Amino acid sequence: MATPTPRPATLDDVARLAGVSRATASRVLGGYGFASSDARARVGAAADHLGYVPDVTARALVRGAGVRLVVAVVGRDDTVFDDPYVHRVVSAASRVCAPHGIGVALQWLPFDDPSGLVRLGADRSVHGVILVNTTAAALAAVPARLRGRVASIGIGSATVPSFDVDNAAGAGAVLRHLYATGRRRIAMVTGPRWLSCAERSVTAYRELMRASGLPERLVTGDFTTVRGGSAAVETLRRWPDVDAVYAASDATAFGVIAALRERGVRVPHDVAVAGFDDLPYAAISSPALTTATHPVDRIATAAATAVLTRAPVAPSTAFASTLVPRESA
Amino acid sequence: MATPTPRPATLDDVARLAGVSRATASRVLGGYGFASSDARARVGAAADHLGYVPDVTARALVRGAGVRLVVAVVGRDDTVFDDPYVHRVVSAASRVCAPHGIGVALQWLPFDDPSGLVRLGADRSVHGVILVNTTAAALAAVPARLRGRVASIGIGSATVPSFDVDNAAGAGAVLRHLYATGRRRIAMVTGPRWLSCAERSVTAYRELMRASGLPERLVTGDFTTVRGGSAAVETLRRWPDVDAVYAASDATAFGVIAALRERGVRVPHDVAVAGFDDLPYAAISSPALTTATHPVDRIATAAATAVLTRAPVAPSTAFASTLVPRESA
DNA sequence: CTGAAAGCGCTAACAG
DNA sequence: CTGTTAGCGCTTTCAG
Repeated sequence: MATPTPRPATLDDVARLAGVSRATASRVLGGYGFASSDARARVGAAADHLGYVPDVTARALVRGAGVRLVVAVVGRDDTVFDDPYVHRVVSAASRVCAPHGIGVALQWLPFDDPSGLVRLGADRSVHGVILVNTTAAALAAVPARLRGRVASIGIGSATVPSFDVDNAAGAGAVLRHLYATGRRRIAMVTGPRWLSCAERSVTAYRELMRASGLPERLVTGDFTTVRGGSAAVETLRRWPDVDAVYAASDATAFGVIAALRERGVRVPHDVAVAGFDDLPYAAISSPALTTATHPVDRIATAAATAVLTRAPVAPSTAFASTLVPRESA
Repeated sequence: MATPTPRPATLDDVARLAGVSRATASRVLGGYGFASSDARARVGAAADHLGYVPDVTARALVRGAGVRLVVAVVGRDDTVFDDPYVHRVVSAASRVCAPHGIGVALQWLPFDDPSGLVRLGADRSVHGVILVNTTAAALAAVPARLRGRVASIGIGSATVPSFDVDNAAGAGAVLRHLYATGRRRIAMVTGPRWLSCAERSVTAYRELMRASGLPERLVTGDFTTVRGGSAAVETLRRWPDVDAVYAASDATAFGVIAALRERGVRVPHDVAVAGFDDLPYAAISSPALTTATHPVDRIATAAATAVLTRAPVAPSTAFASTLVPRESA
């Protein structure tokens, strides 16, 4: 029980009450080094009694550790703040950070100017950084000071470990499903072409088309619903006989479906549509969207944990994506 | 330009380079107090040259200010972490906090145990708190230490200023639209009944029904899509002649529509469905959802700003909600 | 107008 | 195993 102290208890208060020195109290509370079980018990009791909460601020100051985990999202504009995918990353990161008393900051890293990273390196309040939708340029701009405190959700580099969904396998699973259900004129609406990790699904598409002797039908998208709509129109114009559209994101797929329907094209009867991400809405949309899972929460949790603990991690960790067949394809 | 220093510049470095004392440098950089324009210029130049970034951690320590803005969401379980509404709050808060070097932490406050708030009060790393979906019980549990550093998105109290959408007006607009388009057997799927701010739309519903001489048809929901589905089934069973359903949230409305359609009920032909929130998906769903706007970003921005600046604010600030008529009603 | 000095709360050598 | 001693980087009286 926290006694309603006028001022939160400090380590000094705890030490005094326990009858030990501040250093000893620090040791037992911090969990390192030696302490007699007697001291341990007394300090624990005192802390409990006082409702002691360590001051992360002071701890960070002396350790030079920083107190914010920055989620830096590379993008063309600040719409990254509205991206549900980014939200899930922030949410997962927040959950991991909370017990450490560390806050999360969402930051947009302009696509063509990764200098923001340098500033993050010079900011002592930054505990670590999670890069989202990284480009090779951004990776190259990671300052040395940040080494070992950065993780990437997407592509990685020699110094930045990567945590990512197995895009290629997920795309492959969806495309094979399309093929297995008889589709032979399959178009793909891609993600932004500057995004390396998005390219992997394009490569998967290309390889499957080539292996099956089918023609490539690529339209560049940007993961948004709006672009999905216009991309569908473009697809219809360029290849009127199209019988399936594979969208690189669920949001895109929703746009594709809406545009198709507006033009009297039936989904999936005339054209099958599949996405990628398995957003919550995919299950309840009409028709329910066939897609592949994207374990963002697990990925983000792993990335945040890596940054927070600074434990050595593999240069690249892949998370499986599995097909979720529903009505749209 | 930031010279690639091995270690970020400190205030000491700046002062030394500018040829003044640390205190003076602190004053000009902090913007308070007096300083000769000469000193001002020299310190500014030195800071620029060194790429100096003040250490929020140290500043917070000496000022006892805290470095995290906690978004505390009251709820039955930790699914609050997946709520898109909460995400928008976090996102907006993050945007406001970033320039101050303050991080955001998302925290679930168990519905029946608001003691987490007490802990927040004892935690020096907490700069302030934004309460989301507050209950009177949670409001009452706000510790004195937090006074002036808390804002509520939802209902407020004598010590906690409230920032909220004008629920009643929004609900009224939707319901009047339903009435104006000829609906007379209007059911409502509510939010959780323990949530005071959700009750306001119920009150609006009741009043409009009474004023129009229509019967009340209330089903308790919980804002989720899943519950929307089961609530629709329940509605159909209890009042087979229903011709409109007003859902207290868009998510609920999506569930209602899906369940209705599964049972062969046409929307809006047989039953009109309207929601509340204007989620991005509402515009592209099929049928596009009639709803009322909910300026969450503006609300959250205002709340975060109030907590951050600690400037005096009105005890209650209402944000207008407007009808967005689309296809579903 | 400016500098010297005293901490904020905590950790980390370093001697006991 | 434990206490003493220095700071981490910054703000803020208090005297010049």
